[in-house]
Amino acid sequence: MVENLRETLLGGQCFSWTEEEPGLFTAVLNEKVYRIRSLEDARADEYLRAYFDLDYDYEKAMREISEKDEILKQAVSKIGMLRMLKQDHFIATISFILSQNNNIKRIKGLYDRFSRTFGHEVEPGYFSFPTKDELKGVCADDYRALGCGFRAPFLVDAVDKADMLDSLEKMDFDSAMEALQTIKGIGPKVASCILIFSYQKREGFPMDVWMKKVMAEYYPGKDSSYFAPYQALSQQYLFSWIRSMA
DNA sequence: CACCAGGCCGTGC
DNA sequence: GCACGGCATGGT
Repeated sequence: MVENLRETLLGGQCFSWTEEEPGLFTAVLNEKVYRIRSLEDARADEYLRAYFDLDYDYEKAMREISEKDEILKQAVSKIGMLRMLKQDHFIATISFILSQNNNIKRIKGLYDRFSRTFGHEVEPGYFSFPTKDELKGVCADDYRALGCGFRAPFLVDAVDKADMLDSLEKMDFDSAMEALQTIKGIGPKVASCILIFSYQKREGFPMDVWMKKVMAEYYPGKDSSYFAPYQALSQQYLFSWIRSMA
């Protein structure tokens, strides 16, 4: 099946990548500038191998998701191979707090301003997203000045509590959901995005405004358990699919 | 002018 | 427990 790197990188599960020219994706991660055109460029790099979840059997998952029903079959066939990225915990947490009641383009803009304003330059013109230490001492008004709006105090709280993030790795899904939601501005949707796209907890099923439409129209009366054991990947297919029709 | 975007918080019942 | 209004910002 055709790898859909563009949808994986630009489709809303992360906000780090820019398509600098057609087919060339660039991001600052792991203290370097990565420039890739395909996953072949990622295989040699240890960080990217984990980041792109290369050890997971996506062919098998896609096959089984397609067999679930006709809608999913259509979605998988149209979208191609989607991966679930394993992002840095802190970056994902801040990113998805920024995502609430927001759109992907504007989230990306905020992410870039975070990097330029609070992060550090790893190559001329290329800035890393700030670490939690770089955001210690940043106040709500500083975040508002970037355009974060009502999310500003949530970001302060997240930085305060960021030390707990690594400990979620070994928690089960429900405990990790609960722990994340002690941070202001993190509810069930944002928490499940963080757990999927940074912790690879594949039972997450984020319900944003797009998914509410999908569920109401195509899966009335059903919930995430219908998609087990591929809740997260099925959700991502339905999300990309419904957005591709808009 | 309205309404929307990978929602959540605070309040009221 | 659930329903509802409010919320910063920028785009359509």
